[in-house]
Amino acid sequence: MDAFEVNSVSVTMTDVAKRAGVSPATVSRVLNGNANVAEPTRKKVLKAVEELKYQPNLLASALVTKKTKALGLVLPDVSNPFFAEVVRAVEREATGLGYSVLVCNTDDRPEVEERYLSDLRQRGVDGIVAAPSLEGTSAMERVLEAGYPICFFARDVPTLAVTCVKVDDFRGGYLAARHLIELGHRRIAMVSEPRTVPSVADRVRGYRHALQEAGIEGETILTTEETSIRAGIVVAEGLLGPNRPTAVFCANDVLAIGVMHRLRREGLETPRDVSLVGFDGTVLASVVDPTLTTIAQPIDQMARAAVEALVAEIDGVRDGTQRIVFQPVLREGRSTGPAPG
Amino acid sequence: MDAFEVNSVSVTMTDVAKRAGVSPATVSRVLNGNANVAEPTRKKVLKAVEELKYQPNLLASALVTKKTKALGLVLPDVSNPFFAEVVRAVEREATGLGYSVLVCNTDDRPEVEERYLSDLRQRGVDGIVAAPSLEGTSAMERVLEAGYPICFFARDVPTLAVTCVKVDDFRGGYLAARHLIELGHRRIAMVSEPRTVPSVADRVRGYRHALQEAGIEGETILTTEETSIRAGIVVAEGLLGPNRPTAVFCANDVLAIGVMHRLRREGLETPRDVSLVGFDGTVLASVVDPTLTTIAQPIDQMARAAVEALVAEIDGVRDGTQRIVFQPVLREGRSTGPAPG
DNA sequence: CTGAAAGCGCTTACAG
DNA sequence: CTGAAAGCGCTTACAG
Repeated sequence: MDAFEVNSVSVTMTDVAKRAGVSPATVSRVLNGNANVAEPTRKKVLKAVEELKYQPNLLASALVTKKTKALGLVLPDVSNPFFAEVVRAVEREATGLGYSVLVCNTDDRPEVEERYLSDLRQRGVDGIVAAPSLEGTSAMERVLEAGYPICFFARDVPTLAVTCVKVDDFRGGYLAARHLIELGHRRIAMVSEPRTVPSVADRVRGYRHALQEAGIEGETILTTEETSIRAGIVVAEGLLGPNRPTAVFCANDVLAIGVMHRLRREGLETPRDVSLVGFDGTVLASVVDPTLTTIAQPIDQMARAAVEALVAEIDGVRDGTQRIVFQPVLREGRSTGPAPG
Repeated sequence: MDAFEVNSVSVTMTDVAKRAGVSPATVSRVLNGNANVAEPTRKKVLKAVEELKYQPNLLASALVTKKTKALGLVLPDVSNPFFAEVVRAVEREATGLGYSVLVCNTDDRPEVEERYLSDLRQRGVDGIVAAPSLEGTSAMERVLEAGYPICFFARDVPTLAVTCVKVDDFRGGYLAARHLIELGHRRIAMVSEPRTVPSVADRVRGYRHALQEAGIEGETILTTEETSIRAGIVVAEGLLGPNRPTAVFCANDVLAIGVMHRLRREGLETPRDVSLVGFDGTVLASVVDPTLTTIAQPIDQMARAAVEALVAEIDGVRDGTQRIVFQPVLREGRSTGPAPG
């Protein structure tokens, strides 16, 4: 308990006021710059601030203004390179607008997500950027109903009226499958996260649509609960066998890498034997050999749009919700090639 | 401004008190559980809490207790897979102990670091985990002098008396170089971040020590300001030419990947022509082909140690500083092989 | 065991 | 343009 004497930002606004010979209210006014203060007074105050190295206590001001200048960022797995980039980009944009960011890792577990949501509100964050774990989590709905500023990121829940920044997942899935079809593939499998994960269902639909459009019957969709390289390796089991596909579209890069490993281990070469497409456009895609063809998301632009939309809502500049949908782009690597035979 | 009516966690402790027919003080007591409250009273209160779905305002309690139950995490680049893992691990441990974490990305720029440090203090975070950008940043020193709980992570500043969790960087560098020497290499270069980056100097020293121990004269140390795959590609320029090394030790995996790419682009094969060792043990190392031999850091253990040490200091259970040094382990991939010829 | 009161460090009407 | 006062939502001695 003794530590406080030392730890706390101990010089207070009252100290500054005394030193400057004014009232605390005046100090507050010059620091916030939203009221008229006589120039000599302002100078005195600034001088005192300087001399005492005063730093305002944000907790105290937040208590009265109801603004913490902090944002929550709720993500399934920040160590997934896609979300790691998201953290970086959102943090950059938020900082640029004077906000700090609290990072929350849900592992896509709704209970965890719910706890975080509630904790973030107790902490009074001004808004939340979130990649929700399930369609229609009740916790999310409650937050929304409360009118709490929130922006979904990368994952959309179509049944909710919410601000959302994402990529056109349907089109992403479509681009991926069409690319493979154009290369002559007919047996094109998909490896997916559970379709309860928002946006995944759209990627699947896009994939399906391309297949149907090309008159291809019979799809193979493998699903894995977890998203990790290991999970990709495991789920790739279902791709082996005599009737194996000549191409695989994976719902994200991490799974694609796992699949690539497994195929190689089984003596199948990419793209000679099996072509592979990922999703997200992470660093992983450019680092593997062969480089992975992937559906890239413009993370930086998306982060900027999300933070701006959120802050606009916080500031009351914008009300009502909007969906901002970016176009994904097919980034061709060397993991895709003509269908064998 | 109207939004507040809706947004704020509007039911307050006073509301609960009224509903339960007690004083706010009593509500506070039952919620914090550190004072004796008669069983019937506690029940009434809990019932009211339940009915009103009351959630305490953490800002308000923090203002009086001086504890925000939040930690700052100051890192150079959260999109670097090593630090992305650090975010995940630190967040996990922090959450486990009831702390939230504010993530700050410095890009290794001292001015940015300084701003974050000051902002974190204004926000009253209870402690900070940081990978400092420069030896002896004055901002860091000031934070330390103020007695603010801080734990350096992965990067140490030997001149400061600070709690620090890291890997034995000297030994890491030594292990890397010795591994190459044992494979018969004599021309072993190193690619490094600037030696002003804490801990990098130790890796270099370890590398040097192994060379000297083996009686190898003439070292080559290339330095790059930035840490990115691109920077690795660029700096690898210096490795080419007739007298090129047969092995390269890179101060981190990201740079190693860049070097690997450049070598390949130049028609040099790893490990046939050039062996490569990285540092950190990130996912990148296991994903490239050939897999990268790397000096792995036990991130999860380190994160746990760091958060525990920090919280102990916050709780006043532990005072004084300590350095906790984990052993790095050489994780052999396929990027290292016998020296050619 | 419980309540009244003071106070954490700010901001903001309200007067003047 | 500036100050005194009230209040943000809690916690914590202090009485009883």
